[in-house]
Amino acid sequence: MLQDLDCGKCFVRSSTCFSDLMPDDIGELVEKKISTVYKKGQTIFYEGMMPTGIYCLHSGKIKISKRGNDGKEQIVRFVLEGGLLGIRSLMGGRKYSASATTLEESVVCYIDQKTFFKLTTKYPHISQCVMTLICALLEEAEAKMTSLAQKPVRERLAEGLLILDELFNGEGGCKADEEKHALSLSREDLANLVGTATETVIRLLSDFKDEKLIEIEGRKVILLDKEGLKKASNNLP
Amino acid sequence: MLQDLDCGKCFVRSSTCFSDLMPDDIGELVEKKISTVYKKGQTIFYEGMMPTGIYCLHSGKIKISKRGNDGKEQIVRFVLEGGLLGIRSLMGGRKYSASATTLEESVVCYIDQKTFFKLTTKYPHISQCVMTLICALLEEAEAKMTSLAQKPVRERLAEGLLILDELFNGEGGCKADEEKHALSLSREDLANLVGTATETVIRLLSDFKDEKLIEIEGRKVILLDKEGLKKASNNLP
DNA sequence: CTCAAAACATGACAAAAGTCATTTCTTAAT
DNA sequence: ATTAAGAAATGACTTTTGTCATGTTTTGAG
Repeated sequence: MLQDLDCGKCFVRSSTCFSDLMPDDIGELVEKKISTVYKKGQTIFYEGMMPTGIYCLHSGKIKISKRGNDGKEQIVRFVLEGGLLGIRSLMGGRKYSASATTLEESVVCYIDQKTFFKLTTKYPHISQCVMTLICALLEEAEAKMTSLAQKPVRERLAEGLLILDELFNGEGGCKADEEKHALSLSREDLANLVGTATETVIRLLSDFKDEKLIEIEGRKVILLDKEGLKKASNNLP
Repeated sequence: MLQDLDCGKCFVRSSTCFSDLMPDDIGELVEKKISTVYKKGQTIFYEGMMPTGIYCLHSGKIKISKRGNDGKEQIVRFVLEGGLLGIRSLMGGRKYSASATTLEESVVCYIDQKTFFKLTTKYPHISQCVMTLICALLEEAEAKMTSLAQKPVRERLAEGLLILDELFNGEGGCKADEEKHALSLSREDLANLVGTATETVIRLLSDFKDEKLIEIEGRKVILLDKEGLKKASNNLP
């Protein structure tokens, strides 16, 4: 648990739904929020639990995943720095329908629901912002449904690689150039994202390598030819 | 276009987000809303258009569908009596990402965004209600993603039949007993819902018939053994 | 009632993807 | 640096699903 995170100076906060709060409310947030460091692979909440507040990702990367009826994991989406966790369940008044697990060491701030709802009542723009977020998630989910239903695995994998790259190396989380463009999800996670077997991912990745679309360095994947991948993903423009 | 629908007496309204309005506001709604009858198969809005308001389904059934990159249709969800259409796009301030098409003759009331937002501003419970609706849609979408990614077609089809039955014959739209339990989606729509080829649906339906899980009467499908279908769908409890 | 269009059905085959077994490579802990 | 555990890679094989071709039934327009 961290004591010293000051929301007033938190530059992550300023890019979230919690921008534009009055000093007093920031003060309350500092006092009420509970910040925790999670190591890689730790789970913040589990599918089936009842939410008691929301989590705001201060740093790190998180995967949101469900278990299918046979216990197989399905990655539903990722959350990056500044993202909210568990907001859908809290706003819908329902149990978590997915779990949240860190992909690397992450700092997460917990805000209890009372504090959160006090803020949404006082600042309508927070509700508005959350609504926009959730609408975007729904749009993405429907697009992903369509991909899963219609595209062959090869296309979905190409698409997945591009999305991951955009997400992890795009605007937001720019790292040093060496680390850039190297995806460090395991083949298994990749399979659980794209909806296929691990072996199939491995085979397709080596196809992509043969076609000079990617490079494989140990267990990292480096995108060489994004245009080519886009073609392989069958996403036209 | 219909002139004579009185929202004050509309018992569909009372089961939607628009319950508990003051008489004046209902008056404005009556005046502003535009009610239209759509015949079976007509499209209310198309993917890619910008929303200018929302639609409320007074009667009938509607499918919401997207087109994948190869132009193939994917049914994303259904809307029944009392449901709202286009709310996700309007609230998210984005183009429609799917089209809405009637499955049978339907009466739809259009409410322009100005009128709608006036109401949401005045009645916070409407925003709250819409938020809950969208959260539920997201939860369902994520569950469907998982199904599509992990289940074989047979299981998805069994699941789809049960969901359709619940939706069309459950609580909401109870018809006369003869019509009950007869689904009247085309095999093609069924395929586009479940994410497979039409021929595969046809083959699996005749398997289900052989196993006495369903009965096929012309192009209608009648569920005989819902427990058996549940088993076939691999949804345990 | 007739007939053509659309929907449904079936077979044969090909392609895609999954499974299982085994080997090789990485990584992290000692 | 060593080594054991976990990932990744590969091959052989089976199952699932899609595609194409063709025939049959249903339905609604005239």
